[in-house]
Amino acid sequence: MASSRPTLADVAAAAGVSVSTASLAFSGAGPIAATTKDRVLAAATALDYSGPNPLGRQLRSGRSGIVGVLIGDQLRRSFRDPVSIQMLDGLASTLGPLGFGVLLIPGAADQPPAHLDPLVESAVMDVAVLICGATADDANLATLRRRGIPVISVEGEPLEGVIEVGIEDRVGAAELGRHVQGLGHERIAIVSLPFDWQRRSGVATPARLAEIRWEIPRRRLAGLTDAGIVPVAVYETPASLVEHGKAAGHALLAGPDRPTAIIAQSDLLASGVVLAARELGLRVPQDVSVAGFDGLDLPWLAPDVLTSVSQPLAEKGAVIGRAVQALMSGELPGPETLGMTLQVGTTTGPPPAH
Amino acid sequence: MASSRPTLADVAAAAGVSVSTASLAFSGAGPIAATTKDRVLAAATALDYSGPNPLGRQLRSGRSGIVGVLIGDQLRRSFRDPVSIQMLDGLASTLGPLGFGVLLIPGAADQPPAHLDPLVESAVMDVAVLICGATADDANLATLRRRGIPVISVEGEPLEGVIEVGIEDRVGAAELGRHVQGLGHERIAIVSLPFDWQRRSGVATPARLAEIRWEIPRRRLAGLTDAGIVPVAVYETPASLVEHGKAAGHALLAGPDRPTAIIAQSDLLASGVVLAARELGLRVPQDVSVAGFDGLDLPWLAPDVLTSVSQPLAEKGAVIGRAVQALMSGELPGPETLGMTLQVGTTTGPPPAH
DNA sequence: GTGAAAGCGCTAACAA
DNA sequence: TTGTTAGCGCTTTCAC
Repeated sequence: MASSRPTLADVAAAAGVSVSTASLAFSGAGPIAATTKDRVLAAATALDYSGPNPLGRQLRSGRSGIVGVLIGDQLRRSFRDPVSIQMLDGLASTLGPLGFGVLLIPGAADQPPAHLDPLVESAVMDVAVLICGATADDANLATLRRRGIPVISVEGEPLEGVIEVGIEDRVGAAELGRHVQGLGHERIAIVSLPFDWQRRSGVATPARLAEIRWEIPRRRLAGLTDAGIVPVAVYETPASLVEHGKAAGHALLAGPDRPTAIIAQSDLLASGVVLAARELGLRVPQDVSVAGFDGLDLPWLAPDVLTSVSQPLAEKGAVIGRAVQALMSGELPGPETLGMTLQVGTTTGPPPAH
Repeated sequence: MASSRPTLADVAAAAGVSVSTASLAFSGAGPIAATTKDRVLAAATALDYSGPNPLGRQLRSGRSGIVGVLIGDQLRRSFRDPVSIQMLDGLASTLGPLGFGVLLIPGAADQPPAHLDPLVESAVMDVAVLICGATADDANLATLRRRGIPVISVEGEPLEGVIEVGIEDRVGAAELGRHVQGLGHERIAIVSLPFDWQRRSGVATPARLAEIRWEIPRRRLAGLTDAGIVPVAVYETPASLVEHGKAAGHALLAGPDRPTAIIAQSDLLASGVVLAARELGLRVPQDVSVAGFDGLDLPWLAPDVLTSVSQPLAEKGAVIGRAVQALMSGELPGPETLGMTLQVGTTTGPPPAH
C-alpha cells in the first residue's frame, strides 16, 4: 500500500519471507532455495520493485562505485584536447565493465591552487583521479586526503600517499630533442604548455622560466635540456589548443632571426605552429621544422604528418582503471610509468642552408 | 579511539553534545548556540573529521546530487563532436554551482536498443539525461522508468513522462534548405547523420530511407523536404565526424552528374565535404556549395566559413540544468524548444553555369 | 537551545 | 535454508 517506491521490506512481506532472505534473492550472496528466490522475484515484479536501492547498499558497504575525475579545467577546454578525451575514454571503458561510474568534476576556469571545488568536498566517491598533474599545494588534494579518499594522480609530482600514473615524458622529450638536434638545428624554440594556473601567453623571461609550477611543462622542458638543447626562446601558452599554437608560431616565426626548428609540448600546439608557418608562407620542414608531443592522429594537417613522441593514451586510462580496481580490492597499487615512442613524420628535416 | 574514520557521533562525544546537536552545527538548519557550535567544530578539527558523510545524508534524504548523463555512444566518439562537448560543458557549468555532479554513462559501441548499460541499473542518480534522442524502445529508458528516475531527453521523440529539451531543427533545416534552393540549386545531395545503431555508410536506398529510426536525422531530413528539396542522393554516415563527411564528399562528388550543392546534417560532416571538394580540386562555392548544421566555430576550415544553422549549445546545456533543478524542487518542467539561426558563410553560392 | 529516539533501505553476523 | 538482530552515518521530529 505504500504510496512511494516499494522497498525490500515490502517485497519480503509480499513474498512472505524475511528481509534478509529477500536480500539474498537479489544479491545471490548466500544459500537460498530456488523456490523461495522465485517467490521473492515474483513478488518484486508484482510490486514493480526495481531491485535494491543502491543508496542503502552503499551506506551499508561504504562503497559507492563512483570514481571522481578531477579535470582541473573547464570541460569546454579539456574536452577540446584529444589527450584528455582519449585517456578518459580508456578510463571509462575499463571502469564500466567493473561496475564503476565516472563522476566528472570540472575545475573552475583559472583559479589559484587554493581553490576548492564544492563537489570535491561533498560528492560521494570511492577514488579520485587527478588527471592533470597534482601539486602539493592543491586544496582539492588536501580535502580528498582529509576525507580519506584514495587519490590517483596522472602525470603529477610524486606525493605522499598518492598513487602515480605517468609517462616517460622527460625521456621522450629528450629523445625528440636529440632527433631535432641530430638534424643539425641550432636555433631551436620551444612552445610550452601553461606554467601554472595564470596561463600566461608570450615568450617567457628567465625569471618566469624559473617559476614553472606545473610538472608537465617542467619535465618536458627538462627532457629537452637533457638532450643539450638551449632554446632561443620558450613561448608559454595558456592551454594546449591549436589557436594558441598558432599565435606562438606567428610570434616566433615573424621576426628576422627566426628559429629553424620549433618543438611544441603538445601536438595541438605543434599543429598550430604548422598552420602559422603555412600562413607566413614558410615551407615545413624546408624553412622550419616543427615537432610535437603526444602522437595524436591529426588528419586535417594533411599532407603533413607531425613528428612527435607518442604516448599510449587509452592504455593510460586503462592503467588508471586497473589501479582503481586494485584499490577497491584492498591492494595498494604501485606507481606506473608508461613509455613513449618517437614517431618521425614529415614536419622535421635539416635546417635551411643559409 | 575508532581506528576508522571518525563519525558525527565521535565528534558529538568529543564535544560533549548529542549527535543531533552536532548535526545542527554542520547543517546550520536549526537553532544552535554559537558557543556550542564552536565547540563541535573544534572537536571536529581535533578529530580530523571532514564533515558529515554524504552517504548517510543521501540515504536519509533520498537524494544523491548526481545527474546521470547517458551519452549513447563511446566517449571517444562523442567527445570528438563539439556539439556534445559544448552542451555537456553548459550542463556541467549550470549543475556545478547547484551542487550537482555529472555521472558519465557511456553507451556500448554499436548496440541495438535492447542493450542495457549496467550503470543504468545500478548507479545512484537523481535524474537521468539522455543526450542523444531517446526512442520508445530504448531498454535504458525502460529501466530508468522502472527505477522511478526522472528522465530528460534531448532532441528525442516525444515520450510519455519524459521531459523534452529540443531545438527547432526541422524549422532550421527548412530555412537552410530554402537558402540553398533560393541560390538556384537543383541538384542537391544530403549527407545524413546515422539512421540507427547500425551506423551504415553509403547512399541510402529508398527502402533504407523509409526506416530511419533516430529522430534527429529524420527531423532534419523532413525539414529539407518541407523546403521542397528532393535530394538527388542521401548519403548515410556512421557518425558525425570529419572523416565520414570526407568519405561522403568523395563519393558524392566523384561521379559525372555531381550535385551542385551538398547539405550535411552536421558541421563536422559538412567540413569533411569541404575537404573532399578541395582534394578533388573543386572550388567551394563556385563548383559546389556546401552547407552544414549546428553553427560550430571551425577556424581550421579557413579561409572558408561554413554556411550553417546554429543552435545555442551552451544554452541547451543550461536549459537542461535548470530542468534538473526544477525537478529536484518538486516541479515538473515543461518541454523546451530552442530556436536556430541561419548563418550564411562563404561556402554557399549560386550553382555553376553549365 | 539541546537531547532522545526513530528511522532512511539495505546487508551481514549469527542463531534457529 | 531461513529468520532475528544489529547496525552503516546521518537527519529530523518532538519533547524537554
